[in-house]
Amino acid sequence: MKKGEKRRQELLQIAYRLFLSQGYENTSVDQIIEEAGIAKGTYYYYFQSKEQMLEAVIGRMIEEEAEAARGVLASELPVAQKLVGIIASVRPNQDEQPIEEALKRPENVLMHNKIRSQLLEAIVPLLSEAVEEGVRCGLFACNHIPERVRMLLILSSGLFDEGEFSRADVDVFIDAAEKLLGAAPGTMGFIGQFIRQGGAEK
Amino acid sequence: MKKGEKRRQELLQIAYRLFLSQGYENTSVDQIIEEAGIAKGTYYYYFQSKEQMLEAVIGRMIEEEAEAARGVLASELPVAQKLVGIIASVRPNQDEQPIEEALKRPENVLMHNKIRSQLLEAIVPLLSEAVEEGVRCGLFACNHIPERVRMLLILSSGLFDEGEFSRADVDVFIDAAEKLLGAAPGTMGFIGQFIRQGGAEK
DNA sequence: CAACAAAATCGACTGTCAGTCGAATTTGTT
DNA sequence: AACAAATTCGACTGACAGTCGATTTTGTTG
Repeated sequence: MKKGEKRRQELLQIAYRLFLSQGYENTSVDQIIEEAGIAKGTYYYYFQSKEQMLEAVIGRMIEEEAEAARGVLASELPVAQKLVGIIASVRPNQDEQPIEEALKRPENVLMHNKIRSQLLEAIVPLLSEAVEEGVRCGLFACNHIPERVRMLLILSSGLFDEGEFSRADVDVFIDAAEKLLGAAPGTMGFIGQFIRQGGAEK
Repeated sequence: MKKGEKRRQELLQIAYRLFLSQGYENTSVDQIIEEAGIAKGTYYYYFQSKEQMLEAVIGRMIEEEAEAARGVLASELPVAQKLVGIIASVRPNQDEQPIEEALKRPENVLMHNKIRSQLLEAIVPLLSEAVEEGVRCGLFACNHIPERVRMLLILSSGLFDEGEFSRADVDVFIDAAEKLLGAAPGTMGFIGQFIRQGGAEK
Protein backbone atom coordinates (compact mmCIF):
# COMPACT_ATOMS: atom_id res chain seq x y z
CA MET A 1 0.00 0.00 0.00
CA LYS A 2 3.04 2.27 0.06
CA LYS A 3 5.35 0.94 -2.59
CA GLY A 4 2.59 1.04 -5.15
CA GLU A 5 1.72 4.66 -4.65
CA LYS A 6 5.34 5.66 -4.96
CA ARG A 7 5.72 3.92 -8.30
CA ARG A 8 2.53 5.50 -9.49
CA GLN A 9 3.81 8.95 -8.64
CA GLU A 10 7.11 8.19 -10.30
CA LEU A 11 5.33 7.24 -13.50
CA LEU A 12 3.15 10.33 -13.36
CA GLN A 13 6.25 12.46 -12.95
CA ILE A 14 7.94 10.93 -15.97
CA ALA A 15 4.80 11.22 -18.06
CA TYR A 16 4.30 14.83 -17.03
CA ARG A 17 7.74 15.71 -18.30
CA LEU A 18 7.45 13.76 -21.52
CA PHE A 19 3.93 14.91 -22.35
CA LEU A 20 4.96 18.54 -21.99
CA SER A 21 8.23 18.27 -23.84
CA GLN A 22 7.06 16.12 -26.75
CA GLY A 23 3.31 16.25 -26.63
CA TYR A 24 0.88 13.55 -25.52
CA GLU A 25 0.40 11.94 -28.92
CA ASN A 26 4.12 11.80 -29.60
CA THR A 27 4.92 10.08 -26.35
CA SER A 28 4.61 6.31 -26.45
CA VAL A 29 3.93 4.07 -23.52
CA ASP A 30 7.07 2.21 -24.51
CA GLN A 31 9.07 5.36 -23.98
CA ILE A 32 7.59 5.92 -20.55
CA ILE A 33 8.28 2.40 -19.36
CA GLU A 34 11.77 2.51 -20.77
CA GLU A 35 12.60 5.64 -18.79
CA ALA A 36 11.06 4.09 -15.73
CA GLY A 37 12.84 0.82 -16.32
CA ILE A 38 9.74 -1.33 -15.99
CA ALA A 39 7.79 -3.74 -18.16
CA LYS A 40 4.61 -3.09 -20.11
CA GLY A 41 2.53 -5.13 -17.74
CA THR A 42 3.62 -3.07 -14.77
CA TYR A 43 2.53 0.10 -16.46
CA TYR A 44 -0.91 -1.30 -17.09
CA TYR A 45 -1.07 -2.51 -13.54
CA TYR A 46 -1.11 1.17 -12.48
CA PHE A 47 -3.04 2.79 -15.32
CA GLN A 48 -5.98 1.48 -17.27
CA SER A 49 -4.97 3.28 -20.42
CA LYS A 50 -2.68 5.96 -21.75
CA GLU A 51 -5.53 8.45 -21.83
CA GLN A 52 -6.53 7.72 -18.27
CA MET A 53 -2.96 8.46 -17.31
CA LEU A 54 -3.21 11.81 -19.06
CA GLU A 55 -6.24 12.60 -16.96
CA ALA A 56 -4.28 11.75 -13.83
CA VAL A 57 -1.32 13.88 -14.87
CA ILE A 58 -3.59 16.83 -15.51
CA GLY A 59 -5.63 16.27 -12.38
CA ARG A 60 -2.45 16.49 -10.37
CA MET A 61 -1.40 19.78 -12.00
CA ILE A 62 -4.80 21.35 -11.49
CA GLU A 63 -5.04 20.21 -7.90
CA GLU A 64 -1.80 21.97 -7.01
CA GLU A 65 -3.00 25.20 -8.56
CA ALA A 66 -6.42 25.00 -6.97
CA GLU A 67 -4.74 24.44 -3.62
CA ALA A 68 -2.76 27.67 -3.97
CA ALA A 69 -5.85 29.53 -5.12
CA ARG A 70 -7.87 28.32 -2.13
CA GLY A 71 -5.10 29.63 0.12
CA VAL A 72 -5.35 33.07 -1.40
CA LEU A 73 -9.12 33.09 -1.15
CA ALA A 74 -9.04 32.20 2.52
CA SER A 75 -6.48 34.90 3.31
CA GLU A 76 -7.16 38.35 4.74
CA LEU A 77 -5.99 40.24 1.67
CA PRO A 78 -8.12 42.98 0.14
CA VAL A 79 -10.39 41.75 -2.63
CA ALA A 80 -8.35 43.20 -5.46
CA GLN A 81 -5.27 41.36 -4.21
CA LYS A 82 -7.20 38.14 -3.95
CA LEU A 83 -8.23 38.36 -7.57
CA VAL A 84 -4.66 38.93 -8.61
CA GLY A 85 -3.49 36.08 -6.41
CA ILE A 86 -6.02 33.57 -7.68
CA ILE A 87 -5.30 34.36 -11.29
CA ALA A 88 -1.59 34.16 -10.58
CA SER A 89 -1.92 30.68 -9.09
CA VAL A 90 -3.43 29.50 -12.33
CA ARG A 91 -1.02 31.19 -14.70
CA PRO A 92 2.22 29.30 -15.25
CA ASN A 93 5.11 30.71 -13.20
CA GLN A 94 8.21 31.89 -14.97
CA ASP A 95 9.93 28.57 -14.37
CA GLU A 96 7.02 26.94 -16.15
CA GLN A 97 7.21 28.99 -19.32
CA PRO A 98 7.85 25.81 -21.30
CA ILE A 99 4.43 24.54 -20.27
CA GLU A 100 2.74 27.56 -21.79
CA GLU A 101 4.69 27.04 -24.97
CA ALA A 102 4.13 23.30 -25.08
CA LEU A 103 0.39 23.61 -24.77
CA LYS A 104 0.20 25.90 -27.75
CA ARG A 105 1.78 23.36 -30.03
CA PRO A 106 -0.65 21.75 -32.45
CA GLU A 107 0.09 18.19 -31.38
CA ASN A 108 -1.24 18.93 -27.92
CA VAL A 109 -4.84 19.82 -28.66
CA LEU A 110 -6.20 16.94 -26.64
CA MET A 111 -4.11 17.77 -23.58
CA HIS A 112 -4.88 21.44 -23.93
CA ASN A 113 -8.59 20.74 -24.02
CA LYS A 114 -8.60 18.47 -21.04
CA ILE A 115 -6.65 21.02 -19.06
CA ARG A 116 -8.96 23.79 -20.09
CA SER A 117 -12.08 21.99 -18.99
CA GLN A 118 -10.64 20.64 -15.74
CA LEU A 119 -9.21 24.03 -14.87
CA LEU A 120 -12.51 25.72 -15.57
CA GLU A 121 -14.33 23.38 -13.27
CA ALA A 122 -11.84 23.91 -10.47
CA ILE A 123 -11.32 27.65 -10.71
CA VAL A 124 -14.74 29.04 -11.53
CA PRO A 125 -16.13 28.47 -8.02
CA LEU A 126 -13.10 30.02 -6.35
CA LEU A 127 -12.92 33.06 -8.59
CA SER A 128 -16.67 33.48 -8.28
CA GLU A 129 -16.39 33.67 -4.55
CA ALA A 130 -13.79 36.41 -4.85
CA VAL A 131 -15.96 38.33 -7.28
CA GLU A 132 -18.90 37.91 -4.92
CA GLU A 133 -16.78 39.55 -2.26
CA GLY A 134 -15.96 42.28 -4.77
CA VAL A 135 -19.65 42.93 -5.28
CA ARG A 136 -20.14 43.35 -1.56
CA CYS A 137 -17.28 45.87 -1.52
CA GLY A 138 -18.83 47.84 -4.36
CA LEU A 139 -15.98 46.95 -6.70
CA PHE A 140 -18.28 45.05 -9.02
CA ALA A 141 -21.99 45.12 -9.77
CA CYS A 142 -23.54 42.17 -11.54
CA ASN A 143 -25.75 39.10 -11.22
CA HIS A 144 -25.08 35.54 -12.41
CA ILE A 145 -21.54 35.69 -11.14
CA PRO A 146 -20.40 32.11 -11.88
CA GLU A 147 -21.66 32.35 -15.45
CA ARG A 148 -19.85 35.62 -15.99
CA VAL A 149 -16.63 34.36 -14.46
CA ARG A 150 -16.81 31.27 -16.63
CA MET A 151 -17.24 33.40 -19.70
CA LEU A 152 -14.22 35.50 -18.91
CA LEU A 153 -12.11 32.41 -18.39
CA ILE A 154 -13.31 30.85 -21.63
CA LEU A 155 -12.57 34.10 -23.39
CA SER A 156 -9.08 34.49 -22.03
CA SER A 157 -8.27 30.92 -22.89
CA GLY A 158 -9.66 31.18 -26.39
CA LEU A 159 -7.92 34.47 -27.03
CA PHE A 160 -4.56 34.13 -25.40
CA ASP A 161 -3.78 30.46 -24.93
CA GLU A 162 -3.24 29.78 -28.57
CA GLY A 163 -1.80 31.56 -31.55
CA GLU A 164 -1.08 35.23 -31.79
CA PHE A 165 -2.95 38.13 -30.30
CA SER A 166 -2.66 41.87 -30.66
CA ARG A 167 -2.63 44.75 -28.24
CA ALA A 168 -6.20 45.49 -29.27
CA ASP A 169 -7.25 42.02 -28.15
CA VAL A 170 -5.92 42.70 -24.68
CA ASP A 171 -7.56 46.10 -24.48
CA VAL A 172 -10.91 44.82 -25.63
CA PHE A 173 -10.70 41.91 -23.25
CA ILE A 174 -10.14 44.26 -20.33
CA ASP A 175 -13.06 46.34 -21.53
CA ALA A 176 -15.19 43.21 -21.69
CA ALA A 177 -14.18 42.19 -18.17
CA GLU A 178 -15.13 45.58 -16.75
CA LYS A 179 -18.45 45.61 -18.52
CA LEU A 180 -19.34 42.02 -17.74
CA LEU A 181 -18.66 42.42 -14.05
CA GLY A 182 -19.97 45.95 -13.81
CA ALA A 183 -16.65 47.42 -12.71
CA ALA A 184 -15.80 51.09 -13.17
CA PRO A 185 -14.06 51.78 -16.49
CA GLY A 186 -10.27 51.64 -16.23
CA THR A 187 -10.20 49.68 -12.99
CA MET A 188 -9.27 46.30 -14.40
CA GLY A 189 -6.17 47.18 -16.36
CA PHE A 190 -4.19 45.07 -13.91
CA ILE A 191 -5.32 41.98 -15.82
CA GLY A 192 -2.97 43.01 -18.59
CA GLN A 193 0.08 42.04 -16.58
CA PHE A 194 -0.96 38.39 -16.69
CA ILE A 195 -1.17 38.31 -20.43
CA ARG A 196 1.78 40.11 -22.00
CA GLN A 197 4.12 37.44 -23.14
CA GLY A 198 2.61 35.45 -25.97
CA GLY A 199 1.41 37.02 -29.20
CA ALA A 200 2.84 40.20 -30.61
CA GLU A 201 1.54 40.66 -34.12
CA LYS A 202 1.75 44.32 -35.17
CA MET B 1 -7.82 16.41 -64.97
CA LYS B 2 -11.48 15.48 -64.58
CA LYS B 3 -11.65 11.90 -63.44
CA GLY B 4 -9.21 12.62 -60.64
CA GLU B 5 -11.21 15.45 -59.16
CA LYS B 6 -14.34 13.33 -59.18
CA ARG B 7 -12.66 10.55 -57.23
CA ARG B 8 -11.27 13.07 -54.82
CA GLN B 9 -14.71 14.48 -54.15
CA GLU B 10 -16.10 10.99 -53.78
CA LEU B 11 -13.51 10.21 -51.12
CA LEU B 12 -14.17 13.49 -49.33
CA GLN B 13 -17.86 12.68 -49.31
CA ILE B 14 -17.31 9.25 -47.78
CA ALA B 15 -14.89 10.62 -45.22
CA TYR B 16 -17.26 13.43 -44.30
CA ARG B 17 -19.97 10.93 -43.50
CA LEU B 18 -17.73 8.56 -41.60
CA PHE B 19 -15.92 11.25 -39.63
CA LEU B 20 -19.20 12.68 -38.44
CA SER B 21 -20.87 9.41 -37.66
CA GLN B 22 -17.97 7.67 -35.93
CA GLY B 23 -15.48 10.41 -35.22
CA TYR B 24 -12.20 11.13 -36.94
CA GLU B 25 -10.03 8.99 -34.69
CA ASN B 26 -12.35 6.03 -34.93
CA THR B 27 -12.42 6.04 -38.69
CA SER B 28 -9.58 4.15 -40.33
CA VAL B 29 -8.17 4.76 -43.76
CA ASP B 30 -8.85 1.09 -44.43
CA GLN B 31 -12.53 1.67 -43.81
CA ILE B 32 -12.63 4.62 -46.17
CA ILE B 33 -10.94 2.76 -49.00
CA GLU B 34 -13.13 -0.25 -48.45
CA GLU B 35 -16.28 1.83 -48.81
CA ALA B 36 -14.82 3.48 -51.86
CA GLY B 37 -13.68 0.16 -53.28
CA ILE B 38 -10.14 1.32 -53.96
CA ALA B 39 -6.65 0.33 -52.83
CA LYS B 40 -4.46 1.97 -50.22
CA GLY B 41 -2.13 3.42 -52.81
CA THR B 42 -4.98 5.19 -54.57
CA TYR B 43 -6.02 6.86 -51.40
CA TYR B 44 -2.54 8.20 -50.82
CA TYR B 45 -2.41 9.30 -54.43
CA TYR B 46 -5.12 11.82 -53.55
CA PHE B 47 -4.26 12.73 -49.96
CA GLN B 48 -0.92 13.16 -48.33
CA SER B 49 -2.17 11.95 -44.97
CA LYS B 50 -5.30 11.22 -43.04
CA GLU B 51 -5.03 14.51 -41.19
CA GLN B 52 -4.61 16.47 -44.39
CA MET B 53 -7.78 14.84 -45.59
CA LEU B 54 -9.56 16.03 -42.47
CA GLU B 55 -8.45 19.56 -43.27
CA ALA B 56 -9.88 19.17 -46.75
CA VAL B 57 -13.18 17.81 -45.47
CA ILE B 58 -13.51 20.71 -43.07
CA GLY B 59 -12.37 23.27 -45.61
CA ARG B 60 -15.15 22.13 -47.88
CA MET B 61 -17.80 22.47 -45.15
CA ILE B 62 -16.63 25.93 -44.18
CA GLU B 63 -16.41 27.13 -47.77
CA GLU B 64 -20.06 26.29 -48.37
CA GLU B 65 -21.13 28.17 -45.29
CA ALA B 66 -18.93 31.17 -46.05
CA GLU B 67 -20.40 31.25 -49.54
CA ALA B 68 -23.91 31.54 -48.16
CA ALA B 69 -22.82 34.17 -45.67
CA ARG B 70 -21.20 36.26 -48.41
CA GLY B 71 -24.47 36.15 -50.31
CA VAL B 72 -26.35 37.51 -47.33
CA LEU B 73 -23.79 40.23 -46.77
CA ALA B 74 -23.98 41.40 -50.37
CA SER B 75 -27.77 41.50 -50.31
CA GLU B 76 -29.96 44.54 -49.81
CA LEU B 77 -31.46 43.38 -46.53
CA PRO B 78 -31.53 45.67 -43.50
CA VAL B 79 -28.54 45.26 -41.21
CA ALA B 80 -30.38 43.36 -38.53
CA GLN B 81 -31.52 40.80 -41.10
CA LYS B 82 -28.01 40.44 -42.41
CA LEU B 83 -26.71 39.59 -38.98
CA VAL B 84 -29.37 36.96 -38.55
CA GLY B 85 -28.67 35.58 -42.01
CA ILE B 86 -24.91 35.33 -41.55
CA ILE B 87 -25.24 33.60 -38.23
CA ALA B 88 -27.82 31.26 -39.69
CA SER B 89 -25.51 30.23 -42.52
CA VAL B 90 -22.99 29.11 -39.96
CA ARG B 91 -25.32 27.28 -37.66
CA PRO B 92 -26.10 23.70 -38.71
CA ASN B 93 -29.48 23.41 -40.47
CA GLN B 94 -32.10 21.09 -39.07
CA ASP B 95 -31.09 18.33 -41.47
CA GLU B 96 -27.60 18.62 -40.03
CA GLN B 97 -28.54 18.14 -36.41
CA PRO B 98 -26.37 15.04 -36.30
CA ILE B 99 -23.35 17.19 -37.03
CA GLU B 100 -23.96 19.32 -34.00
CA GLU B 101 -24.26 16.20 -31.90
CA ALA B 102 -21.27 14.47 -33.43
CA LEU B 103 -18.96 17.36 -32.78
CA LYS B 104 -19.79 17.39 -29.11
CA ARG B 105 -18.63 13.82 -28.68
CA PRO B 106 -15.35 13.51 -26.82
CA GLU B 107 -13.61 11.55 -29.55
CA ASN B 108 -13.93 14.48 -31.93
CA VAL B 109 -11.90 17.12 -30.14
CA LEU B 110 -9.41 17.40 -32.95
CA MET B 111 -12.07 17.83 -35.61
CA HIS B 112 -14.00 20.23 -33.43
CA ASN B 113 -10.93 22.37 -32.93
CA LYS B 114 -9.99 22.51 -36.56
CA ILE B 115 -13.51 23.50 -37.46
CA ARG B 116 -13.58 26.16 -34.82
CA SER B 117 -10.41 27.83 -35.98
CA GLN B 118 -11.18 27.58 -39.69
CA LEU B 119 -14.68 28.89 -39.16
CA LEU B 120 -13.39 31.79 -37.09
CA GLU B 121 -10.99 32.80 -39.80
CA ALA B 122 -13.68 32.67 -42.47
CA ILE B 123 -16.54 34.28 -40.62
CA VAL B 124 -14.95 37.05 -38.56
CA PRO B 125 -14.31 39.31 -41.58
CA LEU B 126 -17.84 38.86 -42.90
CA LEU B 127 -19.58 39.39 -39.61
CA SER B 128 -17.32 42.36 -38.91
CA GLU B 129 -18.41 44.00 -42.08
CA ALA B 130 -22.05 43.58 -41.08
CA VAL B 131 -21.37 45.04 -37.65
CA GLU B 132 -19.52 47.92 -39.28
CA GLU B 133 -22.66 48.60 -41.23
CA GLY B 134 -24.60 48.39 -37.98
CA VAL B 135 -22.37 51.06 -36.47
CA ARG B 136 -23.09 53.36 -39.38
CA CYS B 137 -26.81 52.83 -38.83
CA GLY B 138 -26.51 53.66 -35.16
CA LEU B 139 -27.39 50.11 -34.14
CA PHE B 140 -24.00 49.55 -32.53
CA ALA B 141 -21.34 51.80 -31.11
CA CYS B 142 -17.85 50.41 -30.63
CA ASN B 143 -14.29 50.38 -31.90
CA HIS B 144 -12.04 47.37 -32.66
CA ILE B 145 -14.85 45.59 -34.41
CA PRO B 146 -13.04 42.47 -35.67
CA GLU B 147 -11.60 41.82 -32.23
CA ARG B 148 -15.00 42.15 -30.63
CA VAL B 149 -16.68 39.93 -33.18
CA ARG B 150 -13.98 37.33 -32.73
CA MET B 151 -14.54 37.39 -28.99
CA LEU B 152 -18.24 36.83 -29.33
CA LEU B 153 -17.67 33.90 -31.64
CA ILE B 154 -15.10 32.37 -29.33
CA LEU B 155 -17.50 32.84 -26.46
CA SER B 156 -20.46 31.27 -28.17
CA SER B 157 -18.40 28.33 -29.25
CA GLY B 158 -16.86 27.81 -25.83
CA LEU B 159 -20.21 28.14 -24.11
CA PHE B 160 -22.65 26.36 -26.35
CA ASP B 161 -20.78 24.03 -28.64
CA GLU B 162 -19.93 21.54 -25.93
CA GLY B 163 -21.54 20.15 -22.84
CA GLU B 164 -24.49 21.61 -21.05
CA PHE B 165 -25.51 25.22 -20.62
CA SER B 166 -28.22 26.93 -18.65
CA ARG B 167 -30.72 29.63 -19.39
CA ALA B 168 -28.54 32.02 -17.40
CA ASP B 169 -25.64 31.34 -19.77
CA VAL B 170 -27.75 32.41 -22.71
CA ASP B 171 -28.98 35.53 -20.96
CA VAL B 172 -25.54 36.60 -19.87
CA PHE B 173 -24.18 35.95 -23.33
CA ILE B 174 -26.78 38.22 -24.85
CA ASP B 175 -25.96 40.82 -22.26
CA ALA B 176 -22.28 40.49 -23.15
CA ALA B 177 -23.00 40.87 -26.85
CA GLU B 178 -24.96 44.05 -26.30
CA LYS B 179 -22.31 45.55 -24.08
CA LEU B 180 -19.39 44.53 -26.25
CA LEU B 181 -20.89 46.00 -29.37
CA GLY B 182 -22.47 48.99 -27.67
CA ALA B 183 -26.02 48.02 -28.61
CA ALA B 184 -29.02 49.26 -26.69
CA PRO B 185 -30.05 46.89 -23.87
CA GLY B 186 -32.63 44.35 -24.96
CA THR B 187 -31.97 44.71 -28.66
CA MET B 188 -30.03 41.51 -29.20
CA GLY B 189 -32.36 38.96 -27.76
CA PHE B 190 -32.80 37.56 -31.24
CA ILE B 191 -29.49 35.73 -30.80
CA GLY B 192 -31.26 33.39 -28.42
CA GLN B 193 -33.15 31.70 -31.22
CA PHE B 194 -29.90 30.31 -32.60
CA ILE B 195 -28.90 28.66 -29.38
CA ARG B 196 -31.87 26.90 -27.82
CA GLN B 197 -31.43 23.23 -28.51
CA GLY B 198 -28.41 21.87 -26.71
CA GLY B 199 -27.99 22.09 -22.97
CA ALA B 200 -30.88 22.21 -20.57
CA GLU B 201 -29.63 21.74 -17.05
CA LYS B 202 -32.00 23.22 -14.48
C1' DC C 1 -2.52 2.78 -85.23
C1' DA C 2 1.87 2.61 -82.82
C1' DA C 3 4.51 4.56 -79.46
C1' DC C 4 5.15 7.00 -75.59
C1' DA C 5 4.16 9.57 -71.43
C1' DA C 6 1.24 10.92 -67.77
C1' DA C 7 -2.36 9.81 -64.67
C1' DA C 8 -4.42 6.59 -61.87
C1' DT C 9 -4.64 2.24 -59.44
C1' DC C 10 -3.06 -1.74 -57.05
C1' DG C 11 -1.89 -4.37 -52.77
C1' DA C 12 1.74 -6.51 -50.26
C1' DC C 13 4.74 -4.87 -46.89
C1' DT C 14 6.79 -2.07 -42.94
C1' DG C 15 7.01 0.04 -38.60
C1' DT C 16 4.74 1.80 -34.62
C1' DC C 17 1.91 1.48 -30.96
C1' DA C 18 -1.71 0.55 -27.34
C1' DG C 19 -3.25 -2.93 -24.92
C1' DT C 20 -3.50 -8.28 -23.22
C1' DC C 21 -2.39 -12.26 -20.57
C1' DG C 22 -0.60 -15.92 -18.09
C1' DA C 23 3.47 -16.89 -15.74
C1' DA C 24 6.95 -15.57 -12.36
C1' DT C 25 8.54 -13.06 -8.46
C1' DT C 26 8.30 -10.35 -4.33
C1' DT C 27 6.06 -9.03 -0.08
C1' DG C 28 3.21 -9.54 3.83
C1' DT C 29 0.62 -12.54 7.08
C1' DT C 30 -0.57 -16.43 10.05
C1' DA D 1 6.63 -23.14 6.33
C1' DA D 2 2.56 -22.21 3.93
C1' DC D 3 -0.43 -19.32 1.71
C1' DA D 4 -2.35 -15.23 -0.31
C1' DA D 5 -2.00 -10.69 -2.12
C1' DA D 6 0.56 -7.30 -4.49
C1' DT D 7 3.70 -6.44 -7.96
C1' DT D 8 6.44 -7.28 -12.05
C1' DC D 9 7.62 -9.37 -16.31
C1' DG D 10 7.79 -9.55 -21.52
C1' DA D 11 6.26 -12.03 -25.48
C1' DC D 12 2.37 -11.58 -28.23
C1' DT D 13 -1.82 -9.61 -30.68
C1' DG D 14 -4.37 -6.65 -33.43
C1' DA D 15 -5.08 -2.26 -35.47
C1' DC D 16 -3.53 1.18 -38.09
C1' DA D 17 -1.01 4.93 -40.95
C1' DG D 18 1.90 5.24 -44.37
C1' DT D 19 5.39 3.37 -48.36
C1' DC D 20 6.79 1.69 -52.80
C1' DG D 21 7.55 -0.49 -57.00
C1' DA D 22 4.77 -2.78 -60.26
C1' DT D 23 0.77 -2.55 -63.26
C1' DT D 24 -3.07 -0.73 -65.79
C1' DT D 25 -5.67 3.00 -67.88
C1' DT D 26 -5.98 7.23 -70.40
C1' DG D 27 -4.55 10.85 -73.32
C1' DT D 28 -1.45 12.66 -76.86
C1' DT D 29 1.28 12.91 -81.00
C1' DG D 30 3.56 11.67 -85.25
